[in-house]
Amino acid sequence: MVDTVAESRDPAVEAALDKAAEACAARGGQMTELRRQVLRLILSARAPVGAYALLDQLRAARPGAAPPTVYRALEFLQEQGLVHKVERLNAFVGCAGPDAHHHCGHGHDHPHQFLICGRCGATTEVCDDRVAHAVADAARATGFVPHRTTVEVEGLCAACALAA
Amino acid sequence: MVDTVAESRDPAVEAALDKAAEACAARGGQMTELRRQVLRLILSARAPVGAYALLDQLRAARPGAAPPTVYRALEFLQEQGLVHKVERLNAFVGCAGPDAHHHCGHGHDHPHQFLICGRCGATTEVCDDRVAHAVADAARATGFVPHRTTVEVEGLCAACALAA
DNA sequence: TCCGGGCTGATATAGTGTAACGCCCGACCG
DNA sequence: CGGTCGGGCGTTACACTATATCAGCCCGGA
Ligand SMILES: [Zn+2]
Ligand SMILES: [Zn+2]
Ligand SMILES: [Zn+2]
Ligand SMILES: [Zn+2]
Repeated sequence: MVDTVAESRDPAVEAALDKAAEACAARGGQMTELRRQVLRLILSARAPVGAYALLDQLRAARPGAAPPTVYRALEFLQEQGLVHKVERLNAFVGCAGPDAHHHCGHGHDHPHQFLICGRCGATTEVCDDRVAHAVADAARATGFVPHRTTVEVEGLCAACALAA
Repeated sequence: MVDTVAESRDPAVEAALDKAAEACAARGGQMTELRRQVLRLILSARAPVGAYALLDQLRAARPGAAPPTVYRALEFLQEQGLVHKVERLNAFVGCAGPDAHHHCGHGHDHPHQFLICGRCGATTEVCDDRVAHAVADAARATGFVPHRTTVEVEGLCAACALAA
């Protein structure tokens, strides 16, 4: 048995990584090993992950890793639309879009909203066009030219709402 | 001449402070001198202010001021709905609501959105019910129970959009 | 008087994010 | 082949944001 270290790599995650590599190569982006590792950590997590939590995990594979290591990878992944930052949590999640709502007609810089459960920490990405339009319209009504929009709702997820 | 230090207090700000003191007294809140000073600094600023910028200014009046000093005041002011935090900037602004959109029918815990100019830094608070409803509806459609909502749009303000 | 709670002072520490420099390596070109 | 140019990364150092904790003070109520 050669593989002494139980990496336990989720095949679904690996597939998503390959797909992501393709997608960003098509845009001139370069999915390096480091970026792949960081994205793997994010996709493997069940909840938004802080940059320093990623750093800790990353050091298992890269002992010399430092804050800029992970922040640079995160910056790239965000530009590629593979990862979003949850501002209220100072944490990062993989984009649920590529499989879930690319069919909405949005590209890799798609509008999105987060539903953050304050009890269990579950964070769900949704892509509601009514919300996106309402926000853009409200902004433009004042002469403002919107570029990027953050919408984050804190509350109770369906499961926790029932339990409460 | 007794007043050797030129405080240059904006009378409009002072009026707002008095009004704020009333409003939060009516809710059982206590507008102390410290909290009043912090709120004055925020209301006197033209753009969102970071906690440590507030701290620096506050030290002019309170040499012993430390981070908890300003964070505790900010927590109180946020609870009272007098101040909002702009998540994308990690900074704080006075609520534009008490004069501007209390007539919308919202209380001191009103929904609001920020329009943040990436060029000049101007940050405008708006209160659009269509946005608030769209977000709440999108959340509830998934069984989520919304509690607090953050909506922040980064882009170009009307003036900067013309200049560009 | 004694107690309790709210507010503040003060110190220490935790958590988040960037600046700046330099090296490596592969692409491109004369 | 030598040169150079840019992207990606390692490394160090630092800046900025936020919280935990304990102690003192004041004031109102039992
Ligand atoms: Zn997404
Ligand atoms: Zn939950
Ligand atoms: Zn407001
Ligand atoms: Zn502007």
